[in-house]
Amino acid sequence: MTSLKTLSEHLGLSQATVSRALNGYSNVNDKTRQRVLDAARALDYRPNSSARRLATGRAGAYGMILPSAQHLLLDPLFSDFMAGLTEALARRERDVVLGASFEGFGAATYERFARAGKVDGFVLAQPLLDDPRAAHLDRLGIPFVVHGRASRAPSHAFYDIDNHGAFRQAAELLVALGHRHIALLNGRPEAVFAIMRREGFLEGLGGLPRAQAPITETEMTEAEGYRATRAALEAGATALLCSSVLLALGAERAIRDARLELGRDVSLICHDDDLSGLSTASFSAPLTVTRAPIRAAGQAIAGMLEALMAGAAPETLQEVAPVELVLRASTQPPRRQP
Amino acid sequence: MTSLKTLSEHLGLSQATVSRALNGYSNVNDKTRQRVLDAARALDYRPNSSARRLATGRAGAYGMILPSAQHLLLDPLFSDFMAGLTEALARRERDVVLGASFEGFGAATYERFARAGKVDGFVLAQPLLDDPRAAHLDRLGIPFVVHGRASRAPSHAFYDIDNHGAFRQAAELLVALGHRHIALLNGRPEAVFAIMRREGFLEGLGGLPRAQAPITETEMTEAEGYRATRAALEAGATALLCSSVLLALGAERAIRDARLELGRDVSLICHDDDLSGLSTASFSAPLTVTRAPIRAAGQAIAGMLEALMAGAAPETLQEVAPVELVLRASTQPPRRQP
DNA sequence: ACCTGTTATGAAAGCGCTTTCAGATATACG
DNA sequence: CGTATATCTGAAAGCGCTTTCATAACAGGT
Repeated sequence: MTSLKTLSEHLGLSQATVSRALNGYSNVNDKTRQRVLDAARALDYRPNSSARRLATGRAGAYGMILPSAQHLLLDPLFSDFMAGLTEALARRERDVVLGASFEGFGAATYERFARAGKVDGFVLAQPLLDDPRAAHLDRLGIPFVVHGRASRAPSHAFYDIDNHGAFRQAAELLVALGHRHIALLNGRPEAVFAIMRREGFLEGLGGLPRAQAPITETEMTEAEGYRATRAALEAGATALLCSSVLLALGAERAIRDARLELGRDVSLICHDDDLSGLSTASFSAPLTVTRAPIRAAGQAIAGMLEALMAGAAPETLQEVAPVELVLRASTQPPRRQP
Repeated sequence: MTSLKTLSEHLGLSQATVSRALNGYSNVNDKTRQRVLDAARALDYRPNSSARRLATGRAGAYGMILPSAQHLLLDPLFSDFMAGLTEALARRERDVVLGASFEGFGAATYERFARAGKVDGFVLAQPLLDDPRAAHLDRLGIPFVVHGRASRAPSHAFYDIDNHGAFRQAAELLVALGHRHIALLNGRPEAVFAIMRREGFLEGLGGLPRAQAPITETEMTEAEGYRATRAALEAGATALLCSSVLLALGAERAIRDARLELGRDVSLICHDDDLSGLSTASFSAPLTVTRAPIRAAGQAIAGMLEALMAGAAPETLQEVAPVELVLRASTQPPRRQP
């Protein structure tokens, strides 16, 4: 293992100069720098990151804490989001470290990680309304950015998609097509995204009586999608709005079981995170979707973390990405009742 | 931030004694230790992990590198596996750090991480046959354990499930039921697990002509499952063996499209990793499965990593977990052709 | 020739811990 | 009572870097 000491002795320079040369400080002679760079490559020198962290006081890493409450993890989005984030941070030479919390929601875990200097900040995923973790981190002055948002008028940095607008538009479309009985298959009601979508949905419905707009808010699994759709169809729904592809998959199965045809008999709009394993192309009718690729989130959040570390104010780091409504064959005017 | 220095001054002890007391060394007076422990709690002392790492020369963390080749990530297993691993390591006060590789397969990335002292070892996921990453890590003497295995007779530490046995048994069951035209819907042929399953499948088939045992090896998505099943049914298959629930989902759709009934008309066995979002309960007939919960892998691998660090020989850390064949309604004798 | 300002380098302190080594105190033994 | 032994504690070195401060070298202006 070549250390800075070895390298500097090899070059006949002081450690200070070598360090400066390597870290791109300006006050180093160009020739010297080149010599240093060459030698570093030749000896395959890798600065020890613990030493550097200790000296700089920065971890050069961001944390993400997985809640132990299992149901919060049931998230097919997780791996795609993680991949996007990790890659974006890797480009900036930052690591992401994963932790697991045992004590309930794990606000304490966040504190432990930060205080131990393992990370410089966090990304908070799957926020609840007025999420205690966000409040806690805020109080401690630990930088973080939320994927989604932790309250209605957040003061923290966040990247979210326009869930409200997307579901409002989707509902409006269904209403415009003539549907008068529309079910929403949503995620768990604690999740902020679910709240936003529900509100957008209701707004898009206009004056439609609530009885004709049944809402279920559950885990977003195939099984729940099936169950909710069955109930909705029995109650007379002609259109469905699904918060995830998994729900839509279950919905399609229920539609089939009812001997109905997707699109012709029942309209369906689904939110599509553009996940790698679940394409909305794999339905019997091409699906109308509200679409927002989740990998984009990683990019954006990586940038915000870095900005935060550079001293940017959290309030200035807030992005609500638009959601595209993609019209396809799964949305059609309702059929006359036979 | 209370540091060791602060704490020791506060106690009127030397840093050495405080450090020893905190780290459970024997040669510290019980009373002293208690005093130290109490004070540490009171001042909410958190040892700086960079400093500790620098002093001990150990990172106290393990790495996992996400390949940039996107299709390798398309893995719904990823998040469940990750959750299991992270939790198991967290219990041992170890972190997991995620990296992303850009240069192809990323053997270089592993080296960078290890040499920079960011991690003490790795877990290698989704191994290919004779995986170059494993060879590289071996050559460098960097500890690692493979989730799956990287060759037929590995000398490295690994935790795998008995893919060969599982698919042999499943094929045998179908044959025993009387099926004579059985399709295998497998994962990509580079993956070791797919190879093992294919071989097990063929072995279980006994003398069945290969023409009656069509095999497709693709991404394990719903869409591919649909496509392969359609083709298989047209060719006359009466039974299917699927490497993942996602494939089975597609298979079921194709079966429906063909106006056939799962179980009665077409038998189906599926490998079930017990993923959080996709339950095999959500099929029109309860699915016969080969079952091996993926979360167990995290536990086992965490233990192996620690054993490796403690000096255990990799060859002694190899586990092939049994796979349970769960009989349910989706497997029945073939129907007479109408 | 002298001072000023720039540029390039080195010495050394320090980041917060662990660990070796030695010293102090207490206990046991002959 | 002296010496050997066990038990506990402290001083200090060191892990591998960064960064401050001082110094040296050199250019330019007067």
